[in-house]
Amino acid sequence: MDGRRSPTLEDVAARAGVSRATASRVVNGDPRVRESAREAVTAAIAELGYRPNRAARSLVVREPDSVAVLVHEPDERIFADPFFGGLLRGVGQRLAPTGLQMVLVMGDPVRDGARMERYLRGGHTDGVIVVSAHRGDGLVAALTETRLPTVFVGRPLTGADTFVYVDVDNCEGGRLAARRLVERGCHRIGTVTGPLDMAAGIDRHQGWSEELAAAGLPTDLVEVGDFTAEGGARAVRALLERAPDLDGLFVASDLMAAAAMSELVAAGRRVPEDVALVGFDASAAAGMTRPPLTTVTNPVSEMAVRATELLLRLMRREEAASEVLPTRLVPGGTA
Amino acid sequence: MDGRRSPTLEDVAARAGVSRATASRVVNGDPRVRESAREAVTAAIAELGYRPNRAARSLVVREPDSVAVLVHEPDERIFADPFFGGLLRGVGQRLAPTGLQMVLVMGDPVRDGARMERYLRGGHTDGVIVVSAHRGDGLVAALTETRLPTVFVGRPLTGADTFVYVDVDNCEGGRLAARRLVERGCHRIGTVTGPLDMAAGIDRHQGWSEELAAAGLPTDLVEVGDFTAEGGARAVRALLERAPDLDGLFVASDLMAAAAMSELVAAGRRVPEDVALVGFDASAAAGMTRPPLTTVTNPVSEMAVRATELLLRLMRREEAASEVLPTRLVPGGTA
DNA sequence: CTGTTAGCGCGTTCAC
DNA sequence: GTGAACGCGCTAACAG
Repeated sequence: MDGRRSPTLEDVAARAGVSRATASRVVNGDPRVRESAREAVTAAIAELGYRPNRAARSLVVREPDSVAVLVHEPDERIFADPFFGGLLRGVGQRLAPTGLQMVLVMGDPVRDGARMERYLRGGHTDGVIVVSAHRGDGLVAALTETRLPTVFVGRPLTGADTFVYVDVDNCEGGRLAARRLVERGCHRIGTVTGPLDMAAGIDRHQGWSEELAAAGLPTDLVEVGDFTAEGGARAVRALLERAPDLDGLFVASDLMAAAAMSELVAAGRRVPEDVALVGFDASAAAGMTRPPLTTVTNPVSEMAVRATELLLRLMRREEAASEVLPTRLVPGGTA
Repeated sequence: MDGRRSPTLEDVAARAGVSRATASRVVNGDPRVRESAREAVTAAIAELGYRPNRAARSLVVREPDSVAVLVHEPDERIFADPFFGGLLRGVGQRLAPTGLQMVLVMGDPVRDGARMERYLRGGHTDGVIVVSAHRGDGLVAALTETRLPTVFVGRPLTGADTFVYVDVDNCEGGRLAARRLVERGCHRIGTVTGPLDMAAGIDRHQGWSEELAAAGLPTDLVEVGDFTAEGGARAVRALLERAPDLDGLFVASDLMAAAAMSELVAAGRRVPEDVALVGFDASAAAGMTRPPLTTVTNPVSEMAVRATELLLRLMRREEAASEVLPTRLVPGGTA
């Protein structure tokens, strides 16, 4: 015991005058140990400042101990969106009672792809939850090779049939938004989409498109956004330029929708009198505008909980099927 | 090698017809190994799907491998705030080149305190970054006992002299906000504070208070908020009831300030004509209101980067001193 | 109840 | 260049 080295169970046992096995029992709460011995060991632990070595332990007990949450972060501003907060909350909540650790692996797939892949292949983790994967993401292929239990939050564009995922019914959400605008009597309806290399972007647009087509309305007023406020504002400006008579607008996220609303007002349009507006996410941002946004629910935390549940099943080698959660319209003051 | 069990280095060696030592050298990129042997081992690794066992490895090499980010989550809605996103981004960014893992430990200190403490004492981690600790937090004491390298983001109320921390100059921020309102000619100035069991809440209020006192104005118009939109709205209602002649308001976070603005408008006040408003954080929420909020910067990601830097120093047993980052006023349309 | 013993998977001398 | 042997800290049988 040379002072530098952090104390081991052996040191504790020696100090308490018992064997290493007994000390181990005390540490692990095994009841079959005499009270006096327990006290001696407890005291020794305190005096020595002993901390069990997790590596040594897991080497022998061989239990899964961590789940990686893989977040692709192509845009610095993505964190302005409360999406990730809700997601992490959901995962953390479901993981808490299991004792599994949540390891956050973030990075730009291009810049940090190598590091992230190395991590995944390194066997540091027992399961993976992938968030907001984009099309053509090399990491997805790497993930397949590792054969690690994996669940996606948000339908992956490549391999939706081979991977398990949890998603909200984005298509239906787009339809609900469009229907609201149609029923309100709008006939020049535009949309600001999310990125079109993500299912959330594609599906919300598709639902909107289907519903308008069904109502016999044109579906050409489309601008691509990127789920950031700046992107939303830019898209709205483009839309107004293309169609000054715009009277209805579906924006694929509340963050963009709030920015869009500011932009509309700045352009002299009243919301909802001149332009009716529907967002997506039912996030805090929806309540912060005046009037509050009409929006579509996106149960992020719930998705995260479900995804984690499915992952735990996969880790136990049980069956797990993808899930699509329902969504609904939340009436606000903008449509 | 019974198929169930995941393959070990031993298996790889056997399959490649070499000793375990040689296999190990290949895995770790040791140059002194014949090309033919290297190829055989590489092939065996691929065929067997071998993944090194991290526990066994770290048992031998004894290098730090993870940093815990401890987030107290007393309120479910706390994640609506982009604060945590920015924070995690900063930590992740600084940690990326080091290869250290970021382990997210979240929970309500009351409900999950035992689990969180067990985790910290469990020696699973090599350093800790504590976020938004509240006063009387039992975890802080537990942390002291573990003697784990620890850095706080946000000055801890207990033990600011014993712990290393990084914070923004909240006091100065409060002063800047108050000064803006005073210079604008407001004379009935109120504030909605953050929680008063956190330094951010206390210090921003104190700065506001000092500046008003210096200007000879009363400092009694104070309502305590909780950094949530609902809390902000509630506080403003209370303030308006107490002082219908309110003409200036400092709200200690943009999220609350945006809600406050809605509430002011709903109460028939024009912002800034009737009531001038200053927020805090310079977050995305500030740009979403109309007009955009005048606010005070809160360099969250930068704080996180600095905190991680200091933690890395502590982990190398180097000196590290607390840092307080400057802040400044961002003019908007509300004050 | 307690101590003894045998590995867990891997990196690392130290011989060859 | 390569292999045999040791030990990292701990838990789990098995004796006592």
